[in-house]
Amino acid sequence: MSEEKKSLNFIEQIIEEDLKLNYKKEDLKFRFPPEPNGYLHIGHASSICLNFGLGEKYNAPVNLRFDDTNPIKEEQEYVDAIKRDVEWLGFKWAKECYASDYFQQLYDWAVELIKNGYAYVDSQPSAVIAEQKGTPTEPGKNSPYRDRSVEENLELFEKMKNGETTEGQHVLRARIDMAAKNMLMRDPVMYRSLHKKHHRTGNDWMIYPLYDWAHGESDFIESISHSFCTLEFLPHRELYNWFLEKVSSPDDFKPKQREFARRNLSHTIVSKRKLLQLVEKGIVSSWDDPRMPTISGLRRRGYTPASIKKFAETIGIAKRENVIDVSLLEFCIREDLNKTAPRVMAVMDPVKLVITNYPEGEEEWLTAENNPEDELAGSREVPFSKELYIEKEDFKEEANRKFFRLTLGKEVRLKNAYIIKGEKVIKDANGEIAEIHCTYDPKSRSGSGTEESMRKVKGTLHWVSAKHAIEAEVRLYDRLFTVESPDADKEKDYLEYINPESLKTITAYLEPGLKDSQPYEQFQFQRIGYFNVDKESSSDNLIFNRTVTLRDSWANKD
RNA sequence: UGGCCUAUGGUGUAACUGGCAACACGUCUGGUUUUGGUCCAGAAGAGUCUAGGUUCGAGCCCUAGUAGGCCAACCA
Repeated sequence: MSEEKKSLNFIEQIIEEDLKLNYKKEDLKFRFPPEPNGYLHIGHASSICLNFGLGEKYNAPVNLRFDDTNPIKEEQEYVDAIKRDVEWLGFKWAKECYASDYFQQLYDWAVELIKNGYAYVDSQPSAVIAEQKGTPTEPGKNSPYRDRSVEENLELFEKMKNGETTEGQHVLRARIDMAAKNMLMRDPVMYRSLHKKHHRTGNDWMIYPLYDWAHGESDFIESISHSFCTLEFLPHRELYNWFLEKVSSPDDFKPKQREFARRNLSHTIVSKRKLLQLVEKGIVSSWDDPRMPTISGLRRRGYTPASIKKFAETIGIAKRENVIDVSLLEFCIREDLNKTAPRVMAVMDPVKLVITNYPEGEEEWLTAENNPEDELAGSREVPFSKELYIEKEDFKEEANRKFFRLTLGKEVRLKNAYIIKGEKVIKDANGEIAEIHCTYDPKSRSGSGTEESMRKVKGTLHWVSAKHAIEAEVRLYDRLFTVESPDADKEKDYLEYINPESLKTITAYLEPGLKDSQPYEQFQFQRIGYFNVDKESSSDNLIFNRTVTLRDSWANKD
């Protein structure tokens, strides 16, 4: 059976159409063009998967290009982090490129534009230029410097480049049409003076190109066939094409820009500025705090590359506004981890359980399956003894018949161990439960094959042996925001919606085999959720992060 | 107020380009189960923003509205 043909998204349709009309397969080439001014987030992940995914689908090269034209905000730290994230996702770029590598070419082209009357140096303050720009409904006014001679323009531009003029004194502008309907065509600024050191070109340049003048030209230099960006750049397309036309010959192969809607995830934000604020205000600990929607945050939280790719593929790509529910992301990671994460037992909120008829001082090691979804995962031994810890919430003195857990007089199964029956409760002076006493059926040991062991009981509890358990710090992460779209309301600050319970740190008791688990190792704490070992964990100070809880069809029911 | 983009179950995408709206998540039932997980079976939930038009036939085409988004950084 051949698999059902998947429908193409509109981007793939554009490519298929081009291939049919006038593109050869070898012409196809894409790029992912981040600005190194922050960390990549889940929205970028979607774009990465789109571009690199197309590369894989069409066997076409994909460049990683840093759009580093603004030395005020960009840093090497971000370049390194971005490369790490893309690699971690499992993609390989054809070439590592930088817009700054093209500064000379861009400059040469700019000089040409000046010579052809397509660009001029304006010497007005930015406020005046903005004023003359007009509004969407009114045309702009020409700058008094618009008709400077080519010689004067060339001379001033040269001075700008050498830093012989002051910042803000002059800009280079394209000479298009101050009455254009598209505001971007009203003589846009191509270069500004910035006497600032660049993280790659140092002090070589005292002028820096702006986005519109750098991006399409970079695409052209790299012979990118399709340049995909988000919808807010749609009006830039006209300018993108205008610049391209000026620097190329009519029969040159030119890139085409096409736009898609950025992906929004519910219960979070993906604005770099706001993400930076969360870090700076100390609301989260760092860019890779497990609550952050950054790729590095997701990684630390326990998300896998496969889960993120699956997510990106599932949400698809289109042109309308969207808010994707985080539950879909959570589904993707559960689906992946269910198949791969070893099962272990850990008690988050312990209460002591004493098996009164179990021999004092005795212990035995019981066999436990590592992963019922994966036969090759094998098994391990866990220690059992007279005194155990179970979850407080797994016991109720009195319960209705929908409560499948431990209660007095009823039987439950201890996972991988014996069937027990609740006998009595010991309370402390405050009336809190100090110990639960129960009896066990010695013939009911899991896997022993006895008739008693085959008995059906309605509930199964996880546990750890009190004497053998090891302690670990467990960080219970939850959604960072309490509402679906924290930054949708313009009247309210998104910080008001921070979830005060996005992180709860507890001490949990784990089976001893977890002692030497290593950073980023992933487990399913049975009946609880998926957890991974934090990067700062060590065997003296174990730290686990909750990636996501197990799906719980009982919790929300009362 | 001008231009451009968008509009399909609660959410995200589809609908072989005009042929009786599908998939996934979520929700709800039931079954299996030594995880209230997984798995299996099933259900509810939109008649496609509105009004016209073209057509034998419209979610797809046309017109006009409506709603949301984008555009007036020397940011990207």
